[in-house]
Amino acid sequence: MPPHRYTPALAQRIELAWQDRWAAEGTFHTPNPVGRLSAGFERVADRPKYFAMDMFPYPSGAGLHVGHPLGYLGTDVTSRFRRMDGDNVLHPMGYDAFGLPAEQYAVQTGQHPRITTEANIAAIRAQLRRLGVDHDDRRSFATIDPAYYKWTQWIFLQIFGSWFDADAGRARRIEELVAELDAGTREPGEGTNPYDRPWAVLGAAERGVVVDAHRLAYLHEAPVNWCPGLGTVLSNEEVTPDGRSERGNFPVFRRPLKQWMMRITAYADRLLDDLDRLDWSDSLKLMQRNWIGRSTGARIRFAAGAVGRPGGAAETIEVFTTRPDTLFGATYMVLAPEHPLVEALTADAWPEGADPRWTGGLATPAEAVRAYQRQASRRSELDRQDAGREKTGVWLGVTAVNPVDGRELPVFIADYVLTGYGTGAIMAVPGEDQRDWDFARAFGLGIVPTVERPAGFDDSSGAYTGPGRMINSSNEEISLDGLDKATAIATVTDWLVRRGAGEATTTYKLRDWLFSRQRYWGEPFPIVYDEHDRPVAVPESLLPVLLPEVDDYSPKTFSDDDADSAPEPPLSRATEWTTVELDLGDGVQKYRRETNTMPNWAGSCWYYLRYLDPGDDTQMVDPELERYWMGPRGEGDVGGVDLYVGGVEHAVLHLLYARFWHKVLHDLGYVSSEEPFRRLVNQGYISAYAYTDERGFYVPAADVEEKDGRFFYEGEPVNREYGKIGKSLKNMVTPDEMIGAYGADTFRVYEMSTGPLEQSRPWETKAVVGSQRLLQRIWRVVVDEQTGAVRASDAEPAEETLRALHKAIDGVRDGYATLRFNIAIARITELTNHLTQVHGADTPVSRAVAEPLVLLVAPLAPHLAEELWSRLGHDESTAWTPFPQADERWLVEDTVQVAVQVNGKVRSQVTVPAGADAAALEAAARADEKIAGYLEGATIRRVVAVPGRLVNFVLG
RNA sequence: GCGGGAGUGGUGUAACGGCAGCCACGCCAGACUUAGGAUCUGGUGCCUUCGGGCGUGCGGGUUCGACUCCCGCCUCCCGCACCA
Repeated sequence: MPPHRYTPALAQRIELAWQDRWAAEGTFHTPNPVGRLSAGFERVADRPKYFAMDMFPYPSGAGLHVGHPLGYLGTDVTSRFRRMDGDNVLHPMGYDAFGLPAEQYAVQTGQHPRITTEANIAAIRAQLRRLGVDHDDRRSFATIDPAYYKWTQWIFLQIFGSWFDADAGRARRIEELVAELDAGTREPGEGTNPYDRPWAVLGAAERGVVVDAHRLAYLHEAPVNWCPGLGTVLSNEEVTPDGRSERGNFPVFRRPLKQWMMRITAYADRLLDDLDRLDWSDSLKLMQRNWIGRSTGARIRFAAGAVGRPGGAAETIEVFTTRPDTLFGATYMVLAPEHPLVEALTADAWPEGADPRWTGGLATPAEAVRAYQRQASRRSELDRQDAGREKTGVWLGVTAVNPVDGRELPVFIADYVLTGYGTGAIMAVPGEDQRDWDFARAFGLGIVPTVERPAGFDDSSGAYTGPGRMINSSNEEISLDGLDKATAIATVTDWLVRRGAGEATTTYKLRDWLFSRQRYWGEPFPIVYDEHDRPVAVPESLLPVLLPEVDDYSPKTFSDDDADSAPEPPLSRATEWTTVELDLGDGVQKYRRETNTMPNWAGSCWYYLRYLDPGDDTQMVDPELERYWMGPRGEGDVGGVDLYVGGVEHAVLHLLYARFWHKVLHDLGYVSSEEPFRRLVNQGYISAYAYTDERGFYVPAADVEEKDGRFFYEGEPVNREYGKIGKSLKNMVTPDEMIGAYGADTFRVYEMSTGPLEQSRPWETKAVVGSQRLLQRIWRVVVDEQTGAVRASDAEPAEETLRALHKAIDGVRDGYATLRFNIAIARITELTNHLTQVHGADTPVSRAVAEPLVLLVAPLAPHLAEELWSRLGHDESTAWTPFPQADERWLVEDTVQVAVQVNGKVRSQVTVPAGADAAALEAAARADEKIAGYLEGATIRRVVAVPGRLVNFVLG
C-alpha cells in the first residue's frame, strides 16, 4: 500500500481536522445585513441572497440511518455550490422537539422529556457535524427553548388578537373590529352573535362572547377527534382515513369537547389560489388542493316537517349541492344521522302503509332513528368502508317540499351523508348521482331524469353523470329545458335567490384546525380564564409562559376503545401553577390557566423566521432581516425560502399550517412575504432489502449472500423483501458505520450519486466503493501516493484536456443547479478518468486543470477539496473561492462527428468542421464509402441535414 | 372508483424530437502483488451464420427521424376515497 493513499483512515483524519477548522474560523457564518449577526456583511453585500433549508429533524431516540441525511446533503451541496458561485447563502438547522414521540419515549425511559430530547439533539448535531454540513451553528435552536417558544406564544396571541375581515379578505386586529362594531359601521358576523339582539344593546359580557367568536383562535365546543389510547384530541390531519391516530394507530372517536380551534378555513381561498404562485411539484399542490377541497354550487332551503306531522312546526332543511341544475330531479332528501334537525323533524308515528324498507322494521320513527343513530356512531370509519357502498338509512316519517315544483320529498337519515361536509344534508337526485341512485334502488324511490341521455342509455343500470341538455325541468315561472349545465345552474340559482330559497355558495373540505392537546410536552397557551370563564391573553411582558415542572408528565390514557372517557391535561395536575394572580388592568385578580398545550406543529409553523436571528429577544423577527432573506423579488412574487427540502409526508400537515400562520403574520404586517416556502422539493426515500428465513424471521441483511439470483443466509435460502430500513428488519445501516468504513466524503458522494434528489432509491452498501475509488483518483491527480508531494505541474494543458475540463464544468454546474447531483458526479468522473488515462504516473496533471477539478468536487466532498486546495498552496477555504466558469471557447469543437442515416438508420459517421452547413454535411456524407454504397442506384427522395447533428437520406 | 407519477441492460441510472444505455455497481479478462474484499487496465444490452439483425412495458399515430410528442391499453408506486 502506498504510504500517501487516500484511505478511509486518512479521509477521517482530514475530515476531523477541517471540521475543527471550519468551526474555529466560522467559515459558514452567514452575515445578516443588519443587527447582531451582521459582522462581515461588507464581504457579501453585493451578492444575491439564497436561503436553503431542510425540514428540521424530530430528535427521536431511534437514531439516524443512512436514509435520513439524503435531504440534508442535498441542501448542503446546493448551499455550498451557491456560496462558491457568488450568493450570500443562509443554510441553518434547528430541532423540532415538542410533541408526542418525545413524551412517549420519556415515559418509557422514566426520564424527563427535556433530558432525553436534549440528549437526542446533541447526538444528531454531532452526526450532522461529522457529515461536514455547512450549517451556521450560531443560528441553531430547538422549539423547546423558552427563548423560542416565547415567540410561538406571542404569535398565538397575535392570532388570538385578530379576526378575518371577509370583505377585505385578510386578517385584521380585533380592536379594529370592536371599533367598527361600536361605530355601527359593522354588525357581528354570521354565527357570532347568539343573543338575537344587535351589538348596540348587548352588555359587556355578551359583547365579549361575540368578539371571541370572531377571533382566528377561538374556543369551540364541537365534535372533535378524541383518542383515548393517546389520551388527547387530534386534528383532522392527524387522523388516518380509517379513523385511527397517525401516531400509534389507536382508534379515534368523534366526541363533542370544548377545544381551541384556529380559523384556517377563513384562508381556504388564499391557501388554494396562492398554490399557483409557488414552485412546488404538481403532485404536492394537488394534495393541498384536494385537502382544501373547494367546490362551488348552491345552498337550497327546503321547508320540511309540517306534512305527516300533525301539529308540528315546519323546519327548514338547508342543503348544499354542486348541481342545482338538477333540482327538478330531486326525489327525496337525506340528513346525516348526527344532523341537529333530526330530532325536531322525527314524526310521532309512521303514516298509514309506510314502506317496511323505510322504517327499519321498528314501531315508531323515534325508535328507528335512535337505533340507526346508535348504529352509525358505533361504527368506526373503517367499518363504514368495510360495509362497502351498500346504502342504509331510515325515514324520519316526514316529507320536505321541493321549492321548485312543490313536490313532497320523503326525508331520510343515512350515513352516506357526512356531518362535516356542506350542510350535512342533501337533496337526492338519483337520476344524476350514483350514490343517490344506489340508495333509491335499495329503498324503492323514484328516479326523474333531468339531463338528456345519449341514445341507448339505460337508467336501470345506474345514474347518468355525463353532459347533456336539461329536460323535465320547468314550472310556471322558469324552464331549464334545453339549457346546458352552466346556464341551467345560473338560471335556477337566480330564481332561488329571488324566492329567498337559496343562493350560490362555496364549500370546503378543509375544517378549522383543532389546536389544543391534552399533553405535557408542548407549548403552554398564553391564556388565562377570568371569573366568567372567558379566555384572556397573558400580556406580552409576561411571556414566555414557562412549562411548569410536574411530578407526573405522563398523559392520562384510557383503554383504546373507551369512547366515553374524557381528556385530562397533565398540566391540570400542576395545582400551584394552574391558578395565578395577575393585574390585567382592573386590579389584581385570580385567574385560572389554560392547561392544554399546543400541538407539535406549532413550533414548526414559523421556525424558518427565527433562523434569521434566533438571539433577538425583542421581537419575533427583525422586519429588515425578513425583507432581506424572505422578501418578494419583485411585483407578484410571493417571497419565502428559496429552497425547502423535506419529506412528502408533510404535504397537508406542516406545510398547510405554516402557510396559514405565515399569511396571518403577513396580514398583520409582520412579514413582507406572502408565502413561507417559495420553492419546495420532496427528497426521495432510501429503501433497503430485508430478508426473512423459512420461519418468517428477519436475518441480518449484511450477511446474506446472493447466488444465481437467489439469496442465502448461512447456507439456507431466504426471502428478499424491499422497503423500510430499521433495526427490527435487521437491515439498518447507519451513517456512522459508513463514515467509519469510508469517510464522510465518500458517503456524501455515494448518496448523491444514486439519482436525482427527488428520486427514491435502494441502499446498496457494496456500491459505495465506487465513490471511494473516484475520490482516490482525484486525490492521485493532485498528490503523489509514494511521496505525498503535490504533483501538479505548471505546464499548459493539452487542448483535448481543456475541452474535457470545460465540458465537465458545464455539466457539473447544470447538475448542481437542477439538484441532479448524479449528473454532476458523472461529469466529474469523466474528467477524472480522462486525466488518469492521459497522465500516467510520470506526467503530472497541469495545475490549470487540477485546481478547477478540486473546486468542482468541493460541494460534494468538501473535506477532500479543502485538503487538496490547501496543499495546492491556497489559504482561503474552497467555500469562498469562486466556482469555475466554463469557457465557451473550449465547449465548441473544431470538428464534429455526425451520424449519417439512411432511412432513419445510422449507417456511418463522418467528421466535418464544426461550422459546416447542411450542404457541406450532405457532401461529406455522400463522399463516405459506405453511404455511397447505400445510395448507389437508389432514388433519393429527400435529404435531411441538421448541422452539428446528422444527415438522413430518405430513399424512395 | 377518481387524481398524480413512473416503466430503459443483472442493478442504480443517463440521453435540447437527432448515434439509446453517459457514470457507477456487479460480472469477465488481464497487470501489479506473499496475498487481495486494495489499486490499475481492458471488456460487458440481447441475438448472430460476424454480413448484420433486434432492442427503451404493449398496440396504434404524428415525423425524414420518437425513450422523448399524441391516442388507447397493461403494470407498479403515491395521494384521495360515499365530499353531494
